[in-house]
Amino acid sequence: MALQQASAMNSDTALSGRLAWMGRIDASEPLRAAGSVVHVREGEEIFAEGETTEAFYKVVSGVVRVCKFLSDGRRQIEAFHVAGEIFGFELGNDRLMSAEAVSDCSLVSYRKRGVEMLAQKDHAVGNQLFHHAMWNLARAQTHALLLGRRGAAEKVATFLLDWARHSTGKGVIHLAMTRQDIADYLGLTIETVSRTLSQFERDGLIALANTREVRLRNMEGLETLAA
Amino acid sequence: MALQQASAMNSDTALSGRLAWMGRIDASEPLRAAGSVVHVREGEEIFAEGETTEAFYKVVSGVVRVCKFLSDGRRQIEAFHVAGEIFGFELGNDRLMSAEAVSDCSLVSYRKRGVEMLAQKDHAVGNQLFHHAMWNLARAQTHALLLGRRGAAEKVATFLLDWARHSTGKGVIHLAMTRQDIADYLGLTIETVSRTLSQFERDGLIALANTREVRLRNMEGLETLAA
DNA sequence: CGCTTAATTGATCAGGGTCAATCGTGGTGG
DNA sequence: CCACCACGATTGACCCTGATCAATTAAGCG
Repeated sequence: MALQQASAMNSDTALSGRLAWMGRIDASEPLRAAGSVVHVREGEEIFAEGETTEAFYKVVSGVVRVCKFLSDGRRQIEAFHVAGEIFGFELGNDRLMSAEAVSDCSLVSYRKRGVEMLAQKDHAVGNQLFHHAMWNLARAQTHALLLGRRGAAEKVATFLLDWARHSTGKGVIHLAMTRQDIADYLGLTIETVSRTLSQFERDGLIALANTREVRLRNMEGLETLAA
Repeated sequence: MALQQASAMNSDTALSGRLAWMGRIDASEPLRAAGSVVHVREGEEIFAEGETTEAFYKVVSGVVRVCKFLSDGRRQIEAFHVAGEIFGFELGNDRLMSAEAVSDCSLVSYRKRGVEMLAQKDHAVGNQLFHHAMWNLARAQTHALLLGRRGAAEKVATFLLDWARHSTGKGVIHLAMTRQDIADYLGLTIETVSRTLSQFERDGLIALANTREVRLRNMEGLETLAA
């Protein structure tokens, strides 16, 4: 059953909680006892590499980046997390990654130990965590493909199309993150990201209102680039 | 309990099976009914992207590569799997990756549906799968860091050190895979891999007996490069 | 209204890709 | 048994993408 349920579940059950999503805690929510709401401001650290893993989180609103650093300061952003997603769950005691708020965020924090105990009684909790792990695994694998084998234009086009899915409406993307964040996510420099976006604009693929607002003018063209 | 066990487990419990490792199936093994031994020869396909996910596998002996292809034929190897590791488990119905035998392999194949049912009764099975997912997630994230932010020398040095851990003895690495495999794993070309290895040899970091046999001459030096 | 930080743009450089030739090795068949 | 062949690996010459260095512009914010 564990796996059956996991296969069948969409992303809005059990631990996920439509309720947590809305920022409330309800008595019928299996994790009501374990979760507490936290607010973090833009740029604030949520946890850091090397710390002890005491909690994990679910995004209620805002965007979170999870990343690793190299000794020389280079940074790789592993993923951006948006409303409804779980991040920061690790098996080991020590964190392998750090997390920061890209924008002001509301999170639900779950004490890892508490949830471990809860999971004994409610398998839906374990299932949700399993589902989360498999989902993030698939995402990390796709990300690796992007990083390893694609050129700058392909990377940026893919990023825009991915992010468009998270955005509210028809062809207007609100980027929560800076160019530096995008660069560190795509394994590029800030200059290359900027140049590529400018080129896309010249080519009529997109229009840049603000730095943070991208209008899709030719989605097909982008999809061709993203290949 | 689900999570507690998962945290505490090492990689040689439950579904893993010291027994399966040794190529036998024992009556006390929870998965004895679900698993069957398969042999695949070097270069043979185990499953392909797009197929229906009916089984997953555990490596008994040999090396397996799991990879994705781009439309133009470029390939990204997501991971090499060695004895004791599980691969090919996916939530969705359709496979996102393909798998091939790098060398002659013995595998244990588990019917996905069978294990799903078994997992209802034996939580150790679900725990092991969960552990596997989290382990592979951490690995994929490390891999993404390698691909996104490191130069050729750093990549190759990291690869050699990683692979040295899988190798039997003190400083002699047997590479199961071709240069092309290494290149596709590291997001490089075959030529760059070759040049980098030659350079390492000139620098006294390694010695290349065969194409497939690498002697570590200066592990510290490599570790410095891998940074 | 300056001050600070992010983004864009330009000029140059280098790491790694591409194309091409050669070498080495193992397998096959005469 | 050895010559030949096929394929992988190595090496070289050159090129191109994206990094680096540097200057300018734009945008928040006190």
